[in-house]
Amino acid sequence: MDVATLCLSLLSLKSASGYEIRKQLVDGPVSLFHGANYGSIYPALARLAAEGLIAVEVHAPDGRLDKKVYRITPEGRTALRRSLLAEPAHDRIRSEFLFLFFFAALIPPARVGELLDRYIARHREVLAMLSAEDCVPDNAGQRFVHGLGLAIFRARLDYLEANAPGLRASLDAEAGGAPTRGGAKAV
Amino acid sequence: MDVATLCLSLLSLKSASGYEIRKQLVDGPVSLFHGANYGSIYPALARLAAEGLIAVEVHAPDGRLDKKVYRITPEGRTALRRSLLAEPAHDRIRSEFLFLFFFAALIPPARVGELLDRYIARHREVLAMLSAEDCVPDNAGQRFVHGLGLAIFRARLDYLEANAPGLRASLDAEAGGAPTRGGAKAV
DNA sequence: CTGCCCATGTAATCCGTTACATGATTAA
DNA sequence: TTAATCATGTAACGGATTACATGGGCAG
Repeated sequence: MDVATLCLSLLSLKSASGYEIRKQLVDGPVSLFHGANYGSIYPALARLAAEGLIAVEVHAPDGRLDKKVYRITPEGRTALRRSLLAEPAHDRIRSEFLFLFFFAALIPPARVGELLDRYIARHREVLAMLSAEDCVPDNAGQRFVHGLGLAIFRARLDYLEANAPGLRASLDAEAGGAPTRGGAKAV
Repeated sequence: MDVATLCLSLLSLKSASGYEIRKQLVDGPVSLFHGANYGSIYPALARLAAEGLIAVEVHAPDGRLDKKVYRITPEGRTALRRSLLAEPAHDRIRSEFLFLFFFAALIPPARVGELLDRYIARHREVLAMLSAEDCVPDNAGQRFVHGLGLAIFRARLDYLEANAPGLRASLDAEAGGAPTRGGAKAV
C-alpha cells in the first residue's frame, strides 16, 4: 500500500493538510496498521495534485503560516476505488520487543524486566488512544477494525500482565544458578 | 533490528545455512515478528564471516550442491549480547487487510467478503504453524513469545469469526439501499 | 520430463526514514 | 525567552524487496 493511496484514502474521509495527515498516521487509529512521515507524504500529495486526484486550497487566515488544505476530487475518488481492488499483502509485524524477549536468555534479567515494563506501558497507551472519544468510528468498516484493534491490544495486555511475572522469575532463577522449568505458560 | 543481528541471533540457537535461515524467517515462529530475504541475508552472512563473528564450513556430502553451514564464534556471541542491549523501536504493524476493511464502504461487498474469508483462513494457518510440533520453544523467553503469539492470533481469530458476519450484513444492507446502524460491535 | 525443492549469490530499483532547512505562534 | 506545536518542504542515506543468474536432485 503506497503512501499516495494512503493519503487519498484519508482525504476521502476528510479534507486535510499534509501536517494533519501525518498526525493521523502517528496518533490516530489508522496508525495501528500503517504509518508514514513527511518525507513520503508531501511528495505523494504533490504528485496526487499534479494528477488531478486532489485539489489544493491555501489557507492563511489570521496572518497564520500557509496551510495547504487538500480535498479529494471525483477523479481521485474513482482512482481510489480502483486502487482498493488490488491484492492485499499479508500482514507484516516488526517487533523488536518480541525479538528481544525471544532471546531473553542473552540479556541481563534486570534489563528484560525494564523492557517488559515499557512494553506493558506502551500497550496501555495504545488502549487509551483507542478508547479516546475522538476515535469513535462512523461506519461498519471502521467499527469492525476499531473493535479488532481493541480486542487485539486487550488480549496482548492480558497475556503480558499474566505472564510477565513468570518470565521474570525464570530469568532470575537461571541467573541465580538454579535453572527452572516453569515460567511463561503457553496460552 | 538489522538483518546481521537477526542472523547472528538465529545462529546462536543453531548452526545453519543461509537458505535455512531464510526458511526460518518465512515459515518459522520467528517469522511472526521479523523477516528477511536472500538479498539481505547472504550479504549479511558474508559480512559477519569477514568480521569473524561466524565461521563457515562447506558441506557437499553425497555429491550434493555446496552448502555453507555457518556457526557462531565466541566473538560473535559477545557481539550479539552487546547488540541486544540496544533500545528497541516500537512495534510496527503493516496490515493492508485491515486498511481495506477500514475503507470497506468503498469496496464491493462481495469483494470484502472474499477478503474476510482469506484473512480468516490465514489466521487459521498461522495458528496451525504455531501449534506444530517443530515449534515448541525450549526456554523461558521463547515460551513467553510463543505463548503471546498464540494468544494474539487466537484473540484475532475469535474476533474475526464473531464479527465478520455483522460486517457482511452491514455492507450488504447499505448496498441494498437500506443503510443500517449495526454491524460490528466494538468489543 | 516437468515442476518443485534445495542452494548461493548479485544487481537494480524502489521506498521509506531521517536529518536538514526554515519560520511563525503560543503558552509557560 | 525557551520550549512546544503548527507548518512545508528537500536531500541523502540506508535498507529491503525483487528479479536475475545458475544448477543439481527428486518425485510424480
